Amino acid sequence: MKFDASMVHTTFSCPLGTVIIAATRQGLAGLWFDDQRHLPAELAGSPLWRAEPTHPVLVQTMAQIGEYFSGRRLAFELPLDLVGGTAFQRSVWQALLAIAPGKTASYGDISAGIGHRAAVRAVGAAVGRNPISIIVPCHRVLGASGALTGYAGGLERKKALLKLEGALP
Amino acid sequence: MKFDASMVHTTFSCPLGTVIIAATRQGLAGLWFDDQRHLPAELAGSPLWRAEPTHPVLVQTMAQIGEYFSGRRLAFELPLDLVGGTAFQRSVWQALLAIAPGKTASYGDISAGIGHRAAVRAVGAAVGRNPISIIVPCHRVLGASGALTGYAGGLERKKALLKLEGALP
DNA sequence: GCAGACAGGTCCGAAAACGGCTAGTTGCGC
DNA sequence: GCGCAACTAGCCGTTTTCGGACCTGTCTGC
Repeated sequence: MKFDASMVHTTFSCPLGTVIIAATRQGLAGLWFDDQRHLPAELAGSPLWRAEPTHPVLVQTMAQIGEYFSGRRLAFELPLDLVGGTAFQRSVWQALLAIAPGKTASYGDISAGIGHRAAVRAVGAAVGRNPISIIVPCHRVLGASGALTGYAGGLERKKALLKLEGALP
Repeated sequence: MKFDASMVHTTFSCPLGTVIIAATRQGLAGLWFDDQRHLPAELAGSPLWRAEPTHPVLVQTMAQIGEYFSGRRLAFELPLDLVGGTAFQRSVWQALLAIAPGKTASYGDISAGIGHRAAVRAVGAAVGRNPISIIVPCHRVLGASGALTGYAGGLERKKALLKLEGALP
């Protein structure tokens, strides 16, 4: 995703670190940890600069993330605006939304689900570019063997999220 | 430029080698290193022959060049007489005068500046024919990538001039 | 006259490199 | 035989890199 002037963003803290969220008029467009890979360059340099979070989507997002980490919420109810990326990437992100909390899927499951059975590795790359962490649950994708394999925000965070959701002991 | 009988010239030394300067009644018309490319043929063969430098422009030039190399001067204050060359070349040379000491520009910047956006290569050729080295700062033009690319007086001199002006470490 | 040669830069297509993979094979130790 | 770890070779969309082609005004050499 490319952050641009038509978006509003703000920053807040969660138990796993500092989070940056961005929204368009249509809905939530991005959620990143401030130290993760593939953070849009436009956001990387602006340390803690925050717009006043008046945009209703930003407010709702912060509230629901709070509930999520306190264990009072599993599923999110937010308008999303999955912009940017290629058609392929968007189809992957869309597929991620179908993985229920507490469940997991393998990269192969995803590639089969979108009709590109052999594009397993490309799926891996696309999952890594997911612009809305946590809410588009890229952390619920594991290797075929059950290994954690990778996470743009670091494997520790992936493990923590899965434990929180009960997918890991 | 074509050196002719209406001009006066003389020769002197500077830290980068022997320099030949020429002036018309209107002002300074040329400054070359004695071993550079495109030195006017009329001057090439005359080893160290020097007119008595009584022409005030020649005297001022020698003085200011001295101050320049000793670090006491960045900008020159001299009457210039940019004769010779085509209209295109003169417009390029004029554009060079706008590059401040310590700054640099790319060949593309120049071509865009004179309204011939596509004539980048022609600009390169024109810059190379600059008749008044150092004072018309053709050494402040670099490739788009920052590479030195070329200099009629040799890349070593170009580098030395840029260091002197603080544009290079 | 005409055909190159230049103190560059832009554009576009092809090719290679790069991953948050995986199924298959091999080589161990029991 | 069996289980497990380590290695291999394909897999495929995206990103990066690289190499030509072309552009332009002037000069040089035929």
